[in-house]
Amino acid sequence: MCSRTNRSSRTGRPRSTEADTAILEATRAALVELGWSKLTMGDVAGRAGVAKTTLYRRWANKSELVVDAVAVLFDELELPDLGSLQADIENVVLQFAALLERPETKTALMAVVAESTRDEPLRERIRASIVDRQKRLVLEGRMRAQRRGELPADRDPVAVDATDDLIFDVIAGAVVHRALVSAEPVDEPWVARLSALLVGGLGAASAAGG
Amino acid sequence: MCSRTNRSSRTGRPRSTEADTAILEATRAALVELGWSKLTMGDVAGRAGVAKTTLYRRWANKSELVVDAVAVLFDELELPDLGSLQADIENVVLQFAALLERPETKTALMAVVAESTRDEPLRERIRASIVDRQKRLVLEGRMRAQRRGELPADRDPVAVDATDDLIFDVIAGAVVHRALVSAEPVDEPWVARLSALLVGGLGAASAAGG
DNA sequence: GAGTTACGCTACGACCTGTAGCGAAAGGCA
DNA sequence: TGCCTTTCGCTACAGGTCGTAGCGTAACTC
Repeated sequence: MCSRTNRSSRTGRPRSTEADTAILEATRAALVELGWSKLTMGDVAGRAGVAKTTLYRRWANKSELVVDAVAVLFDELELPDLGSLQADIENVVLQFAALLERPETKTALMAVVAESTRDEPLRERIRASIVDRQKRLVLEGRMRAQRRGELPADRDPVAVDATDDLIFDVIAGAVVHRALVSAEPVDEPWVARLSALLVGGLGAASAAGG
Repeated sequence: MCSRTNRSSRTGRPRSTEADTAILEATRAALVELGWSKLTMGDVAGRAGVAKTTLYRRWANKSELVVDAVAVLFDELELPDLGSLQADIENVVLQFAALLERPETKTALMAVVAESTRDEPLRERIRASIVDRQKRLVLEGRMRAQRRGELPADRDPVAVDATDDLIFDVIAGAVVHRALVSAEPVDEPWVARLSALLVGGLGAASAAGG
């Protein structure tokens, strides 16, 4: 009854960590060259120098593999304190935009999200390894702005959570939509406008007592 | 040299319009039952009661077919004058959210956009038949708000275009992200928050002379 | 009627999926 | 050292999809 999802099953030959990294690296390379739809498990196995069966021992299908391959790229996102809420927003938005410009993420992100609408485990995997990682930045940025006095201190914790969620969907959604649907550049002028809109909107809301 | 993209080639047997509608209807039904990734051309042909070759005479691949099948649903979007910018926004956002809740669009939209990152003709098809159709609503809503005096009259036309683009990406992006990535309901409370944020942000920007 | 195009049908090669079975390799444990 | 367990690479495979070609027939124009 030893579940193979246990970390490091205590007996038997251990999984090759070199194979793990080789496969994920090969997946990113295949995404760049072929894109999501033409990427195949056999191709990735060949690039990684492992057998196809080795892939299927680790990932149930292409979507889960690609999520893991792309997730690590989101570790690069950072939120240095630039002194003002607007500057912090502009900085992280530009980082996020640079990430979306990379061919690996460009072709993969929307595809796995599309897949996740009919695949609950996949949705959970995306949430845990990509979405939550971004959401923490919103939390951090909001608290920092409160410390600076740019935003009022918490009163109703439920409302605060809702605002965090809203800001997250607005920022991430707008950037993704601009980059992938409108297919126009997420450059400084646009980011400045977006940040101004957000800061202004948050200020107006708190001034109105929301 | 008669291009088959000409509308109604003057000679020969004409394309069956019944086949057209049957195929698009079958495509939507297949999207509901199977979702994007399990939808196949052969299955759609079977549902529509036509030969597979008939599909390939009209659409080069699955993506183009699905775009056409889903595009008509976006004709339902309307922008009745509800008296205020915020009310207009809330109304159209709720309509858009209802559209995204439908299983056909939910599974198809992100998938074709993902595909379009490596397929320029497909991107153009999406833009022409889906994106521009939504964008017109932003234009209409902004002009209406100007007529009401809620927003200042145009000064710099370039800045106005940029603001329209921004608003469009923010609204559409936020709703899509909320519905498909965060996978949480786009309900009245959330929409009210979003609209308030936007109206407040636009007001602050124009008050600041932007 | 002659010419042209769309239609349904069948068949097909190429490709991808996901699994099964094999012997060998690499660990833990007594 | 020997036994047990699991992973490894490899091969093979059934099942399914793609997109096209070829055929005879149907429908419409001039």
